[in-house]
Amino acid sequence: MLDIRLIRRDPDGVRAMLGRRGPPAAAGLDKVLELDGRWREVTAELEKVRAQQNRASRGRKGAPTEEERAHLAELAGRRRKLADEEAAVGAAREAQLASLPNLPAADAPDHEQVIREVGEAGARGRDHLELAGERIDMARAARLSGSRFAYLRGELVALELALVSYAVAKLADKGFEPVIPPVLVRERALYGTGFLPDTEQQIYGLPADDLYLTGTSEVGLAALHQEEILSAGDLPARYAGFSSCFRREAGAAGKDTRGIFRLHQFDKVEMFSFVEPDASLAEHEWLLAIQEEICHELSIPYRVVAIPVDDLGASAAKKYDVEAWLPGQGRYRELTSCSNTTDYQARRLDIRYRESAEGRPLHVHTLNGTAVTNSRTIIALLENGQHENGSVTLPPVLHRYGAPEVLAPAGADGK
RNA sequence: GGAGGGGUGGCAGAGUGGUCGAAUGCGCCGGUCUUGAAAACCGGAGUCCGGCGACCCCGGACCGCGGGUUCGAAUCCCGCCCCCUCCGCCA
Repeated sequence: MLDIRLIRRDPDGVRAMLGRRGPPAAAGLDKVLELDGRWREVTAELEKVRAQQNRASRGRKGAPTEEERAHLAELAGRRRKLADEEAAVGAAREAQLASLPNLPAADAPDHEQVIREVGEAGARGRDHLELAGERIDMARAARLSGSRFAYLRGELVALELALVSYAVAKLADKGFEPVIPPVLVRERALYGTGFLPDTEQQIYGLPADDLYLTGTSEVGLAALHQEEILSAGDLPARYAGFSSCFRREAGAAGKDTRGIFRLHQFDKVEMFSFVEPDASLAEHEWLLAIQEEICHELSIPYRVVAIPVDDLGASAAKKYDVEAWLPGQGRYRELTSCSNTTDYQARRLDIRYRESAEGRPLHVHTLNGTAVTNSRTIIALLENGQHENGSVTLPPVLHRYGAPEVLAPAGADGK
């Protein structure tokens, strides 16, 4: 949600920034301005009538006389009419305002920008399915649930659990509180995080219960402080969420159909930060640095890409993707991403903080970033750790969390 | 799933349909007193919207949320949400 005060104060500036996302966004802004103007007129009139009513009834003890009653009834009628209009125009303004995406950061590029490449990329080899064999069981999962589902079996379960433990421990060390959030949520949280109405077709809904399955624990983490006023001492507040994630992948038919690159259900450890507005730029870089540290410790060659304005979701002002080199595909593919959503989600969820005892509460900034996933991180580990004979060496840092040191070649001992 | 009870300011807790934004207590902030503190006393304090982008000022709204009745609703009616107790079921 954009700040209506900012829009009133500097409509041209806001229009120019929104315009980077395309003409519809800029047009939406003008609708907001028009509705807001009408809303303010109606509101002023409504409040005048209410003030009259209050003056008339304040302090009164008994019932009014007949002529008083006639006058008061007339006032009440006018108020009702104005109140209805105020509600209608106000709702239209809110809906229009809520449909506007966040303002892109000045340094969010117009075109994809590779910021750096790290590690030895360029290797070719077997892809993760060839390496895993039935330890990734797509056929039986399809029989059970349809396409884009997978059974993870045997040693790969130990690998996932090790990855999760490793990531959660690392983040806890850095001050993130581990959290397992609900993944079945009400509409409110999806609206508040900007996934609704923006990405409605990607979200599984359970209409019988008015609940939705979340596509990322970001939803539950952001909503953790919904409608709260934090004190400055609470910030930064950082959480490491672990949950399953559910995505319909509508519109992705035929894309990434092999293996576990794009699934309807996967698990993820997610970083989420609530910070003071001044701190969000630095926090964004820091989250990215953690993602890179993880790639380094897992020996995954990667590059960092600044996402173009066109591809930012509704809520992000700026976004980086970390892309892993995948020898099975012979190219870089998205592994993790990390976004600065500035005050966009905080406004929609009404999350504020108090800077000092006397100041008014201000909206916080929120940021999110992937730590590890049981789909793409595992793909990157398998494909980059592979040997000529089809065995895979897993990074030492995972061993103490229960990951096998080496995965045997697919087909060995019946796998 | 069935049957009851309840949601009021940071907390506790009053509130015959008519100065109730709301008593009172605790906690909190400022002051007086004190060498300092405590006690006592005095004062203050919520959030949101509009009026000019202002912590002053003016108006309006907010007693779980949303509707309704009424000249007037914290108080009456309806729907929803949440919490508690008992029974059933269940990991």
